[in-house]
Amino acid sequence: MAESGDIERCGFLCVHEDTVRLVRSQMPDDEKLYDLAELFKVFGDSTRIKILYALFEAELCVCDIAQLLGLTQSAVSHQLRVLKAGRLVKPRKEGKTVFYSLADEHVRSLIAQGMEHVEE
Amino acid sequence: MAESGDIERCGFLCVHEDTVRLVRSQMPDDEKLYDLAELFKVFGDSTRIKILYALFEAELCVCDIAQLLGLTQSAVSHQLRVLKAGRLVKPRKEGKTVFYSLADEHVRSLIAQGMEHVEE
DNA sequence: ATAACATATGAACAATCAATCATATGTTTG
DNA sequence: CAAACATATGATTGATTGTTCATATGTTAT
Repeated sequence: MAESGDIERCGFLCVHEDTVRLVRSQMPDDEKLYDLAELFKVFGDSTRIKILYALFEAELCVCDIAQLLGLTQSAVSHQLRVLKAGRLVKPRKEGKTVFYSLADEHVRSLIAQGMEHVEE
Repeated sequence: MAESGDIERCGFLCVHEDTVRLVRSQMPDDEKLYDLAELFKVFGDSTRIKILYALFEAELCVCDIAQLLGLTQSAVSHQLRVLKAGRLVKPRKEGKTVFYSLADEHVRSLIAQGMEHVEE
């Protein structure tokens, strides 16, 4: 079985060509889709979601977040770096401490909308 | 160095206690936050985002998606499984073929909102 | 300048995950 | 029933990633 013969298996015989062509013409650039996936990837981690949710209520420094969530200062700092790179949080330096807050309203509404889906 | 002595390092001396207490009282359950992160994790992959975006325009069968995106039938099927588990797509069986479509409007608006953030 | 503190960064390791290959399930047609 | 087809699933593997530990950078106070 599965031997001799020019068996060209599953060459997509069932494809609905018109629909595929239509959809293909409407798809955004690959680059944009990649960026979009990267954005959601940043939200896709419990620790980062917790950090973002914490910043819903107030501006917090790294130590605050670490204590609040029971994490290492290092772990928090690493994740804040990811969040900052994704433009989801922004830092405000005051002496030796750095306060973080949500970057804009997109973040808040994206999370809120996600929560709706989860809660239903 | 870093030896002898009861050096209790970085015990969060800088914590802003009141703020931390306030924020803690407003945080959702851990379980909810975990689910939320899981939801975003599903969006956080190029292939899955592409599948979802394709379904923006039309209901598609597995083969359609595979050809459209240049992927294996198997790869698509595996990802559809993940999307289905996250209740982001729903199947409709018609003979041997299975058509997939977006599960609800939440999905559409979440992606649209994410795209806004990416495009700015 | 030195000490103490707050944050950031680099390397390493364990865990997670998406694609592949092989194969199984289920449906239609001859 | 057997063959062809559409989809689903299980195991494996290479790559990605979050945490930890150690250390570096930068700031304030003595």
